[in-house]
Amino acid sequence: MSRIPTVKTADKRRLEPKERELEIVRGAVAFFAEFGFDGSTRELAARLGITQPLLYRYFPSKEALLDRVYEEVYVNRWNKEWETQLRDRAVPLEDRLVRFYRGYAKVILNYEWVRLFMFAGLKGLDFNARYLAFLRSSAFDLIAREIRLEHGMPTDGPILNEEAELIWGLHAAIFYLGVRQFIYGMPVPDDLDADLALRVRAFLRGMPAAVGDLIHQEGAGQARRAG
Amino acid sequence: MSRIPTVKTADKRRLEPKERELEIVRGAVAFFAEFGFDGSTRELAARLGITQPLLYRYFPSKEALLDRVYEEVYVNRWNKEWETQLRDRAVPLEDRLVRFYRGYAKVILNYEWVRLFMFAGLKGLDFNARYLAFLRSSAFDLIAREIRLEHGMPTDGPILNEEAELIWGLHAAIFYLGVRQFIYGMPVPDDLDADLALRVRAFLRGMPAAVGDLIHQEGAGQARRAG
DNA sequence: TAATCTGTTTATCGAATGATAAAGGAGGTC
DNA sequence: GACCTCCTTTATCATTCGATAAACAGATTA
Repeated sequence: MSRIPTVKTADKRRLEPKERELEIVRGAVAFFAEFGFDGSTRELAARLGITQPLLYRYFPSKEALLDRVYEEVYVNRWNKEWETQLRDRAVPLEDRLVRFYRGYAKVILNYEWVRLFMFAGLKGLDFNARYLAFLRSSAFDLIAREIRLEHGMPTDGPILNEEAELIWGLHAAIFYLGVRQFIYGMPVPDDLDADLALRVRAFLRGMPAAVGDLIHQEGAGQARRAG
Repeated sequence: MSRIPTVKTADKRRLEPKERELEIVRGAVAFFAEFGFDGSTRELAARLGITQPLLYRYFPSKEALLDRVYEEVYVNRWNKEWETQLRDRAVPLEDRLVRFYRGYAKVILNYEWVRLFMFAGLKGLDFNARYLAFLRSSAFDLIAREIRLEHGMPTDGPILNEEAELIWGLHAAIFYLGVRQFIYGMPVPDDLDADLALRVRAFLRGMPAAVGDLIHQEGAGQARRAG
């Protein structure tokens, strides 16, 4: 019987605890991203080439392992420099936005990030809402103000819901690339950088114009008021 | 012990088969939309106020019930008139698009549609890809051609990937309203009609301009070519 | 080489799962 | 009112789940 390595690093057993733990976490990320939280610990262990009870030597429960999986995929992924770059008015706004979304897309548009995010939402965890509240306060408001500045509008007042919603729209369109690819199994544009540049350009052409229309019709004919 | 009705129509047992079947399907739609396909038949039965084996009197297996759930939520939901309306050039294009997306949003932006759609994708069913291929061939191409006409461009050639992608973007932004609301549990604009009008307006301001830039720079400086 | 430590496996438990068989019971028919 | 039809329940099975306890085995130390 020739040896059939179940894991890339072959069949060396008795690893250092830290090494084994890392291998489990890496495997768990890939495994739960594929099957969701209902994937069984036995099948995960089989994929790792270890026995199921060994998982419980390293994690007290399945839930503890899942917590670690989320930490691995989502914690410390936000690049603080993105905010600095978005504010750098020496660079044209369009270039700033393209650069930001290229960096951001590189972080979120992958199999594990997209699928685990959706699994978390469907399970009812508050993780998604908390993450997106952070995203909105960190990036959306900032982007809205830079766009206002670009169009000679006052930047101090609170951001309108409409402004935020259209930025949501750009974000959604980009994230949906990941949904299409990693959840629906559909093809996406092969040149992501060019695609992002196109989306940012269309956004910058349309969003300020639509918001401008909104403001000018305010008080006039069909006024809209938030409930 | 006062009677505690588990279902709206109270505790009348021994229903007509057709009536019971419909009650099961309705309950299954709500149940599996909430818990996914791994929701247990016992809990579903408990919600319906019946016993679990009774489900197997009406459906040979859990999978058969799930098939019926999908039929209930997704089949015959497409309105053929939408295509006719999109083509009606007596109406301004913006109005046509707003009208279409208002009707379409009414169909898809609900708890069951959004969540079951995502559960299906995560499970690896080809349902999502097939549905969206239909959507693209039914609506996206049509919309792209109407936009071309509006801007005095030839409508006969094949739709560019870039045109389709920006329409994907509008679609994604609208669908993402459902994701935010029914999967992430976040608030969405209270006035959906106004929100859709805003998104369509921003889209129509930005998309043709971005595509136009693309075409004019074609052959010139940074030509892009699909792999 | 014997003893010890500890990473790993084997064996197993109680609960929950989809599914089946048989008994019960409500409502109509003669 | 006895009988029959068939909708519904009770009882149960084999499997799979997360989790635990005990045995095993490789490596280090004396």
